[in-house]
Amino acid sequence: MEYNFRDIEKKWQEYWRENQTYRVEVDNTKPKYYVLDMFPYPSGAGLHVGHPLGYIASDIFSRFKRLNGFNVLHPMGYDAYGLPAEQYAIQTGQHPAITTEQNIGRYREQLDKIGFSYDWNREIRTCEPDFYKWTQWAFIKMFSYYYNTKENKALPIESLVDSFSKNGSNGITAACSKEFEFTAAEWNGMSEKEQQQTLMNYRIAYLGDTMVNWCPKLGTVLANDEVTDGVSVRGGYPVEQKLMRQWCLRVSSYADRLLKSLDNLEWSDSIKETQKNWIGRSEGAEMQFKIADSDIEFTIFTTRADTIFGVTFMVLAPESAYVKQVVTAEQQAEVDAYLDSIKHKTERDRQTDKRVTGVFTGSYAINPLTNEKIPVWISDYVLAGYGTGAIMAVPAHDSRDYAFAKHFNLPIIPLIEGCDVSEESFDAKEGKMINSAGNGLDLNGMDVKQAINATKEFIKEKGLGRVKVNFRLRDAIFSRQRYWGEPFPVYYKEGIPYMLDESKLPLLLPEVDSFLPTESGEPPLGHAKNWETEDHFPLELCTMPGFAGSSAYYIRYQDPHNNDALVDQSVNDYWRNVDLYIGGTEHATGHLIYSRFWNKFLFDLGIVCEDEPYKKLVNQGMIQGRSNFVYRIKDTNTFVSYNIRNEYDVTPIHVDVNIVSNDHLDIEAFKAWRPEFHNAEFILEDGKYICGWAVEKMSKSMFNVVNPDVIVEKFGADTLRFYEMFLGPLEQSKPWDTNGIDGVHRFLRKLWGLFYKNGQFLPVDAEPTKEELKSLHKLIKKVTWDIENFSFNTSVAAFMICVNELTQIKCNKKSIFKELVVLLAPFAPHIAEELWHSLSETGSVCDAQWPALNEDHLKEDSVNYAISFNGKTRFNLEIASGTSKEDVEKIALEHENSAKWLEGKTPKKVIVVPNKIVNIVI
RNA sequence: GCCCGGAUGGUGGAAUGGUAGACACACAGGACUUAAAAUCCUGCGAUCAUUGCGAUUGUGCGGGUUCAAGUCCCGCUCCGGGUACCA
Repeated sequence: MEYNFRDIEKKWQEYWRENQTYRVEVDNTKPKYYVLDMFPYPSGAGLHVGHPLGYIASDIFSRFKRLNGFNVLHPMGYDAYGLPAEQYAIQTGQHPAITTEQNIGRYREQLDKIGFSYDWNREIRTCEPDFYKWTQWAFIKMFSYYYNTKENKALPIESLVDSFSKNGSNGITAACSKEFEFTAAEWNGMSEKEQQQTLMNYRIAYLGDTMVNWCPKLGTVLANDEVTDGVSVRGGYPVEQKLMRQWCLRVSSYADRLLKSLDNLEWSDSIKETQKNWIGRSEGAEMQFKIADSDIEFTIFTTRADTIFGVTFMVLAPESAYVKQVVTAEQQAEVDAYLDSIKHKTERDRQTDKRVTGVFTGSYAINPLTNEKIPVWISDYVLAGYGTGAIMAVPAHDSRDYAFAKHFNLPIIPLIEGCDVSEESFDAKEGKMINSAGNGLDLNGMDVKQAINATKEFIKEKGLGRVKVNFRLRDAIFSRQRYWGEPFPVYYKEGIPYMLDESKLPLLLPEVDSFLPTESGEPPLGHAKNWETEDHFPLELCTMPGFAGSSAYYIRYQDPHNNDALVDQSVNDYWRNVDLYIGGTEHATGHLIYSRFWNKFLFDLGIVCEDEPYKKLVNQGMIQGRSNFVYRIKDTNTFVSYNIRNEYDVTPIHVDVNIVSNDHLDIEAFKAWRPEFHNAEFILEDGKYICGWAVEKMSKSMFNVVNPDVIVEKFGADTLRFYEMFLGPLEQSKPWDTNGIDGVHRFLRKLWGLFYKNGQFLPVDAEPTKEELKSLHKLIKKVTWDIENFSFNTSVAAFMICVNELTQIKCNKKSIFKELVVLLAPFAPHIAEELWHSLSETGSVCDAQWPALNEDHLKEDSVNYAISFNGKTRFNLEIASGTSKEDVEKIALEHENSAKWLEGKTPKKVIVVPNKIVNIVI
């Protein structure tokens, strides 16, 4: 009986399906373990061989945990809303729901072939009403809550209203967009509209005027992480800045908590670091500066309060609200011209253009510590969105201020002893202060850190400013002018937004006859008929962004069919949060921040019992493509083989890797590949055409895409699973090279050969030998350690070694094989099931127990010591195991070979490393 | 610019500070076969030696710590990823 993987895999996949082998339910008698993959967006291209890498790793881990007695939740679903399906709809008119459905079908087919242990009863799709009902529900909650900065949690907006009606804005501690001051009487005197507008300032989901990344080509707003280098991630279209009224989520109110609880997570340092930088906490001070000869005062933020004596000018962001106030009549024209030039620059230009630009406002501010008049400038190197949009410039100690000062010939005052600012600024926070005394503050002689604190104390005391912590993290813009997304559960009454009643959810996505914006420039939902409430109030026309549906999906998997709640509380008490989350690093600043925010919000509401969604995160590396090239001699249709290409003037051309095997070109297939190669001629070496190769991104245009179905068809799913792990460390990027797969496939056939030979079933019931047990327990030890440490690639090697050993010693003991098969089951479940069945004839290997390690079996009779002289190994020595260090030393020194290396000298020192090495220092 | 990774044979990659190159691929030689495929065996960092044993050198570069460094420390070079006027 041959290893017929096709039949075996088909048989067991059917068996698992029919027996619902991987179905899980809450089971309080067993410990839970939740393993989650980042769910895919089902693109039209289907899966390539790189996509399942993480899924295979998580599947191995899930199966391992299951065999260790855990009740494992391992679900899968689809992030089904998104731009590509909508773009496709615009081009072809096909409804995105249809495209999405088709793509999901294709994904499922591909996934099924690989033998994953998902509980498909729990499948979710973000575009299904049953699912997005809860996305809309969460949005309503966010609208109905504000963030209390004192209690550090979200609280119902009613408690804020209550406080306003009793005490006005006095004493409230709420995260907000803008500080307002009003009395109770003023509040109670406000109209409904005014009150709603005021409350909007505090809601966690709020409508706000914000500068957004507007992509005219896509007709929508994009989040910062959906834009790179000034173009959209999807499609690569230019993006510009525009002020728009948009739904936003007050993610910034959670900045501190998002930062602090990072410490409790088992995430890689690099991704934690990325999130830390993204959140960007900086401690500093806000200070007020007066404009000379006027009542105008403005606030700046600085982390270097100590440099106040070196402030030689001030700078406002072009968009700053202060600009209007401070520009003098004489300067108005020049300022307008400057602002105009900025407006015509795209965000991209502003980012790439490092030239110094700016304009003088005509006004002067007073430095409160020197009483000097310093000019106020406008420049686009100051950002409106960070701090207060205004800075005090200290050219001596800030490189940007320095460049500005040099360009406009502004004075530079060094404040640190011995620093040289003739060529560049001195930005380091170290050294002794000089030139820093006046108006009651004397920093001279202090080091920088002391000076910062002293200045903060001083400005606090004198009422010049206050200590302030700033975050880089901005609120998330939550509106998209698109069709294929969750509709907002929002209607407008006299221009004021109100939430639908929860009982009206889900608010279904309406049908439209065009997926383009309306003629009046409204989003596609503007085409929908009867898009209004029963009382004929218009509904919101925007939809939610891609990250809406993926922010709380992990919770829904726990209780996917619950119609009354996002998740039942007792169910959530059991499954809690994700123990292991596997996915790519590209979500570090998007999904993984939003999801943490969303979860913390639900935690504040008592909906979920854990403050963090994903306990342990593993980031799988990218699988790159390995492209092949042929070399065409210029202006001919003749192709020259790789090693002799330099004798000609050639152009390398990508060739489909599927017609190249082991870098040998299949010439006939090449001729048939494309019409223009039909009459191609070849200059061969040794009768073969050898292709060149390079590692590149796996993509259609490089012709290096390898499809998992093709591999499964040719070698089987178990081989694919093993080989993906064998390629290299999970977290590392590595190229896919189909060539190496033979080795893994051969191993599985060899394993099969332990059980079947010439139609004979070999295993027998008999006591295993010591040698057999040793080989097995070496494997148990290695594989257990490897899986727990995500070092799957080295386990594959361990399996190969073990099978080789067992083959060599002609092992045929059922007891050994049974345990071997269980160890194998997480990696290669199909062949493991088949072999398990041949050994026991009952049940599934999934119900087996992970074998326990018996260290006794690993004990050696003797140990091979490497005997070194001055660190150099000279010979090896077998010494009985258990020999004491002293005796090992004695035996080593007395050995006949030692005399030769000692050359009659007495050793100075002897180091014995147990079971390993004896080093003799002469 | 800043932050984080990485650099080991022809290739992918192994190595709790302890015999570097596990395990595979590729390649070369051999066995079986009419032949091919499949399978099995042998060799495979470099240099020198070779009748066998071997010797020297070797983990991007330069230093250091140590009896012992791919691994730890200091200083570079190159490559990959992230991020960027964040005051």
